[in-house]
Amino acid sequence: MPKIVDHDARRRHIADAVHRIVHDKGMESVSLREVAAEAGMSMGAVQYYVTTKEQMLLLALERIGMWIGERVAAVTARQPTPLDVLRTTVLELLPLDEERRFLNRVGLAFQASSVVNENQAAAMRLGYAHLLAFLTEQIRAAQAAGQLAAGLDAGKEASILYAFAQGVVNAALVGHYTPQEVTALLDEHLGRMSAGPLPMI
Amino acid sequence: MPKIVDHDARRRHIADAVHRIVHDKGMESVSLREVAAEAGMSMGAVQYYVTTKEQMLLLALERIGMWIGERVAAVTARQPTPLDVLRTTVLELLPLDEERRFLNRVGLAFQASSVVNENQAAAMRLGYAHLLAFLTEQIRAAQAAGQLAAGLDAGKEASILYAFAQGVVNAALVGHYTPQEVTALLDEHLGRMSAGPLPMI
DNA sequence: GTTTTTACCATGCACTCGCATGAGAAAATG
DNA sequence: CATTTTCTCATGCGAGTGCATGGTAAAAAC
Repeated sequence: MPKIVDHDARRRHIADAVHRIVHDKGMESVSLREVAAEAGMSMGAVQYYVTTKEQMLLLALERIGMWIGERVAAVTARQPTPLDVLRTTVLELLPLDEERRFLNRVGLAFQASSVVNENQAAAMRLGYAHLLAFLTEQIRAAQAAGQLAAGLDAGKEASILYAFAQGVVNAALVGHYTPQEVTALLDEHLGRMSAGPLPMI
Repeated sequence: MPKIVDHDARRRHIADAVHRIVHDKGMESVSLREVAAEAGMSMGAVQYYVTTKEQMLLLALERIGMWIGERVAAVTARQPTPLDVLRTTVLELLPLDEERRFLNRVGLAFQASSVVNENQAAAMRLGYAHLLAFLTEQIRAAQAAGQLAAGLDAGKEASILYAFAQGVVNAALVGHYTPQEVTALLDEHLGRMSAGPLPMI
């Protein structure tokens, strides 16, 4: 048979183009033509790998979720204690450098889009559940290690922590928090959960 | 001169139509024709009161800000203590009933839109600053009344509290927190700030 | 009455949209 | 070689987009 093409690679290429457009000009600027141009391919080629615009957006959303998951997994692997893992994980979710800022801009756009698109909402809930489960797990580990008060409801703490992180992201993206301010806010919040003083990293 | 028309009322009418469309079908479904149909007027009439789509969206955003401001002002007026005002204000910002859910859906859409639209971002920052100043003020009052620890940095606490609230809103809109869960999370967070146990309302 | 100012509407224009179609290029198989 | 399968492209279609224009109703001013 003919030309062997890595379909998955093509899809990734398309999804990345979608991400860049969403980041630069917003969700409403995403069109098949614009994506094709950004991806450096013809519109027909895009249509070959993606049957509909809706599916294309869903693909882009799912890949954002994977991207975040990979980042979190990679960084947390090399932290000494559960509380360090927890703090670093949340920091990983905040717009503290260009790449995370990029991820968060695109993420916020999809968050808003998910409100009126049930398929996208389902994908978001999935990533949300994973992240929340991971945070809960780390809080439990920190409790077991004596780094967090044993009396805390780990699930509830995870919800609050993640809500706080998301809120900071929103504010940072539209307002103008500096990375330092964002980090300071997080540590203030974590310090309130923590049994003792926060370890410096 | 001729037909006396309340321009401001017309603008409000148009803005409300924009809100309903954003709420029901999302930001990307907003078009002059759609808005005109939703507002029950001709496209020409809409154009008469709003010179451009961009301006129309900005108008709609500003009116959302006013709406929230009015709600907050109205409710907080009849609270006994500063801490009650604080709690009630934050509750006012959460999607706990149909109207607040409506406000938050539209608000989140504009938040995302503001990321790639500097005029909208400026309007959002304005509302953000007002709300944050108000929260800070209430925290200070609560400290003066002995309801919150005097050592807290009121401004920082307000930032954290508002970030938390925004994050809960995001999660509630796309996920499925019930109003009870949302309220429980808030009280958990407030309880951590508070010197003593939370008063029941 | 006529004039003047305000409010409104229908329509046109150039453009973009998502999607469908059919033709053709490219490469492995027979 | 020819055939078959995979991939790519250009183009067309109907619909929708923001915005501009010219005309028209209507009411106050004269």
